[in-house]
Amino acid sequence: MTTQREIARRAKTSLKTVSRVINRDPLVNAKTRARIEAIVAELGYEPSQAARMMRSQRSNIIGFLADQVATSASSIDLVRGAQDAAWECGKQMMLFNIERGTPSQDLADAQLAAFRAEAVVYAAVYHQPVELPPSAVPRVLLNCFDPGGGQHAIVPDDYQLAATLMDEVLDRGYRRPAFLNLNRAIVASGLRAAGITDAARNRGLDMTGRIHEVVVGREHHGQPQFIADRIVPELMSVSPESRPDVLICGQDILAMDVYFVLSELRLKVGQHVAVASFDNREPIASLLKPGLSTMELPYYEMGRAAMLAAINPPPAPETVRLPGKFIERGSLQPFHTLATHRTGSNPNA
Amino acid sequence: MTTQREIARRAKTSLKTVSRVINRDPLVNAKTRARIEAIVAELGYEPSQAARMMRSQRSNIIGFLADQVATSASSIDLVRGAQDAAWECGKQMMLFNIERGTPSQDLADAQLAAFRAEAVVYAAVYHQPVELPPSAVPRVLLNCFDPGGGQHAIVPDDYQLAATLMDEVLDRGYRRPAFLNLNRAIVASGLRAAGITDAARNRGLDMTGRIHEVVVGREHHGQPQFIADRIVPELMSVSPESRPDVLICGQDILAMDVYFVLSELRLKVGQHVAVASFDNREPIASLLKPGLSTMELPYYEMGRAAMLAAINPPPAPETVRLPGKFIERGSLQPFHTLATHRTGSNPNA
DNA sequence: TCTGTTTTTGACAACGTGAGACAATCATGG
DNA sequence: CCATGATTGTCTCACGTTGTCAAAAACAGA
Repeated sequence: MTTQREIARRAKTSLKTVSRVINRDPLVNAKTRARIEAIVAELGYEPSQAARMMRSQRSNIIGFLADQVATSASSIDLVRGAQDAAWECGKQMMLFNIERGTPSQDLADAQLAAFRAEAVVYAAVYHQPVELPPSAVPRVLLNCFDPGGGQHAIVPDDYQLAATLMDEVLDRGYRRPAFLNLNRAIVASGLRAAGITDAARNRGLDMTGRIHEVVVGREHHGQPQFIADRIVPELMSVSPESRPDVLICGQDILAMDVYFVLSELRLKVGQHVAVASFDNREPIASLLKPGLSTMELPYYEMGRAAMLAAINPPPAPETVRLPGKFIERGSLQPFHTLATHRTGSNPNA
Repeated sequence: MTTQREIARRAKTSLKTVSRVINRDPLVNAKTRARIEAIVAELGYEPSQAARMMRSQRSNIIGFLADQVATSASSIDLVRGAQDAAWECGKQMMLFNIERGTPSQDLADAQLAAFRAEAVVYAAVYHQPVELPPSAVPRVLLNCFDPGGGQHAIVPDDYQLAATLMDEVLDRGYRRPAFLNLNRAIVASGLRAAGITDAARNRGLDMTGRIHEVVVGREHHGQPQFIADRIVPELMSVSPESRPDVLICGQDILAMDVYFVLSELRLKVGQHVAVASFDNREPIASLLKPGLSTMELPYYEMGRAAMLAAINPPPAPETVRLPGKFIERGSLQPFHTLATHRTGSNPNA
């Protein structure tokens, strides 16, 4: 492998001058610099990171511990955002897929220690509390938080997401929303229920009795369990004038399930009832017919924010909540376009 | 940061003896070893990779260039497989998300050179030919191949995948399959058509006129374009006795689209027509109702194989085709369970 | 106790880079 | 020719680890 010594030999100059050129020391004659740079380019020389790490005592490496994240498609954007941010800061991100509590975590920690990582981002697969053993290096929690609040954390602002979505729903004239919520054990569940309830109350609508827990569990390594096939038919079995005019789903894959249930009931999304959701999980959201109007979770921005916080640790740990944005598609048109509204007909009759 | 020197100082021994203990050199007195190991554990010492890389002139690092892979959920398993294999071999994998032709590729190459990566895995987002500039280190192509054949490559065996799926279809008694193929520009398209055609011919079935190109393009950064809403109604508009009894889709998201089109036609998957597909893309495949029977692409195994080949380069470059496996769900039941077969009724009538 | 052998330990150098101290060389202007 | 400043070179050390080789210690046999 090429070294500065080799470059110096070829350029018939000294090691020190080569070092000056590499490190952009201005005290070098333009012609000499050009000659050396030409040789550097010709040989494709890159200074050895190992040697630099040794010399400078800085690794420029940030670890990214992805706790089961890689098994979940939605959170790739966490990785992408972090990767891009690290890149922009001239840092190197080292990714590890781990499972909390298994040896993989210890192995990853050992590797990161061996590389003298300067900080670590710990990412969870969904917004949840985690308790981790203390860390020797600065740590940022991503999509999770320390119940004690002692760790800097980046999470989605589930309250804002829900409130924003509710505003969009109400703006379009809907007045009988049903919220098909996640399992109540999930952090997002309570936050979203609050956001939806508050946003509704601000507009004079009471959500009491309109929130239903439809995701009943999270199988290990599997899909969540939905009971939309039990709840939705019940909700929709009353007259078109009093049944829900919009179903707000806790996640896109639940919305997909709801589409199928509605199809069984011969109810068309966008014609007989509107649907809105959370996640903007592609390709599902845009492939559903009609396309699913949904709140996009700010995964990419969260990944960025976590990496930036890892690189420049904040003075005091804090929980940063990032807002999501509404993605409009066909499933949530203005209320007056619903067939049930236009005609008053009951397609079940 | 703790060093061996520090350990030696505390253990009142020499640097070299500490080094021997760290490297499990048997030529160390048991008592000395125990004393040193106690201090190592107490201080949580990990040998510096940077120094080891310097000393040994080996980085133990394998680069993984993911060309737009991170934007596609399906290929996370490529990354997971590679990561796990690297791990098992005591290697460190360095992941880069790049886009071919953009500066990101050069930056990633520079970084890998700086870290003196021993080999590189180059992964594409779908099975395709790629031509890359020559590389200074061994390179393995993953989910892509060099048209000149000069590079070791790991790809899915699309011919086998299709032939296996066709066998499963025929085993269940179907005799009027329609294959809704990918865009013909995609490599997999031709391979699968051949696999399906050959497997059918082996069982006395001629596929002429039964293969339709339904995926018409691949938008940049977007979803493919389907024309299932044009083709499927046409195919299904003839009598139940002569129309297709099974629709084999080129990918799961197309299958999802087909489900919706069939629903529009008031045809139920599994009752009026069977569906089979390629990808086993979760959560779609298991959330569709009924669940989608589909050929799983061996992404995890491909990632593993690529990493292993990068770590132990084969004597001569070769294109390795890995088989997929059939995942059975409700969309492809035995033919005799179809309602059209049992009753002969035409639900369109 | 002495000699010879084996076991255990230690001194030193080197990997590639970067920095400081300082000397040597060169070009330019007066 | 000298003064000045710009440029380049020499030399040294340090980062943490490990291979080479030699020294020291422990042990066995006489």
